[in-house]
Amino acid sequence: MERHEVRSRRIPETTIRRLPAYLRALTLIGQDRITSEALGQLSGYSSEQVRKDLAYFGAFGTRGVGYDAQLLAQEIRRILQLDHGVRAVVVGAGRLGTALVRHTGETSGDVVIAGVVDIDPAVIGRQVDHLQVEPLEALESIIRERQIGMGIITVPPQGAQSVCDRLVRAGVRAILNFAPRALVVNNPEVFVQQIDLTLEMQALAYFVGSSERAHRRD
Amino acid sequence: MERHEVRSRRIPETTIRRLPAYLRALTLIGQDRITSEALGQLSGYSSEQVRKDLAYFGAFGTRGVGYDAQLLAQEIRRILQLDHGVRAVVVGAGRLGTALVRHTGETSGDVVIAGVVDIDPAVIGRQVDHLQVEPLEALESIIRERQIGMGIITVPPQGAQSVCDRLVRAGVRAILNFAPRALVVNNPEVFVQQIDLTLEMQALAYFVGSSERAHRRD
DNA sequence: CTATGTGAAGGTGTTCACAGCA
DNA sequence: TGCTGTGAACACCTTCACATAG
Repeated sequence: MERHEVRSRRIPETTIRRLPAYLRALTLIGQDRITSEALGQLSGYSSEQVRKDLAYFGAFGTRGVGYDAQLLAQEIRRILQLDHGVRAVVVGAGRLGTALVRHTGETSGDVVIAGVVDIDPAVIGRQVDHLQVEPLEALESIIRERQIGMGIITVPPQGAQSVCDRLVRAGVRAILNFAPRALVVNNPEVFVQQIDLTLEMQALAYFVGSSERAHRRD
Repeated sequence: MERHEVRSRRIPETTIRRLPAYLRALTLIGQDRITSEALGQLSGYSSEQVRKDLAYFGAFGTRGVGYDAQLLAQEIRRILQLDHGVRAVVVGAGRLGTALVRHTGETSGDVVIAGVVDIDPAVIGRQVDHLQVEPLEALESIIRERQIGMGIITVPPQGAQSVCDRLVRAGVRAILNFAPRALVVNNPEVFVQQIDLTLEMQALAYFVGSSERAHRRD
């Protein structure tokens, strides 16, 4: 019996990272039909890129016409699992952590922050947006009980690796790390994304001096 | 007369973005000598990658020995212009903006926040770390007088493009945009880096569901 | 006749393998 | 002998060009 591969060809990571931009463009525009050209314009990519990215997941468009905006948005949500209500826990309720909770509380984006924890007794119990800061010890039980799949690390650098280890052991599948430390994760099933403001700004400094290159968007 | 190109081969942007990670590893390690293998380990890249990246700028190492940590750090600082004291202005003193000012005040990284502006009269005048929030109208004069080369946008999405335009017209060479909007910049001399938390988290949601791929660090 | 879907071509970045030098 | 520096091989991603379908 032949195996019919639904998501056959390996999806490039770059494609995955562009999908959210398409999704935003689709929801912002107030139209029911859109071409790859227009969608590319709105999200900052070429029309071929848009078509190729979407084609990895199926033929969603109509030749000679374009894409049904509503339908395409729903498809992208499905692909990204955004219709599954992915839940995240924020570890570290400092400035960045609380700013993040409030930020995502407003702009949402279908990923829900379902918990905030901190190690500092002075911070535990404090209200942050719709959530109350819980003790770090509760991390594992929170992840288990609330079926959390994503961890967001905003603790000081020295605590980051330990938090990361606990998140991985507790079964989180994706980690967004804001601590200025490269995290080591052995489990290949866990995806780690680093966002390091200092590194980012230092890299930008290069472009301040050298007047070259166009703008990027990723 | 033959033109001797000092920085001849075009430097990949990816290389530039790894240099800050090397720099951090070099300053954290308390040694005066380091191999590409060790440096790679510490920053999360392969030894070949490290060597190739560094080789774009010259031969800083000693064969059979390794690199002089102190010297290499100084070279990277020079390449990234971090020894030139690059200055940045933060536009938008909301949650994210103030968190950012305080964050970089602590962890520094040789890029100095030299001003914070906001449009809200209720916020103007408020103290944020070592800075006082100034009115948005003063943006151009601040950039001119303090020789600012970098702009950091943390305003609500609807104001982002206008702020961006003003930054570009005022002569900023690099922009770090946290507003959830793709910015349009015509001037190819200006480098724009987007950091979009919502998009980032939506992309991560994909990896929560599909148990695949290793961790990334960029 | 228009805009999608896609093989093929092209470009860019990474890994390999080893020559070259301390 | 050990580790750097680097051309060549490779993998990955983007752009091109066009067949295809409405």
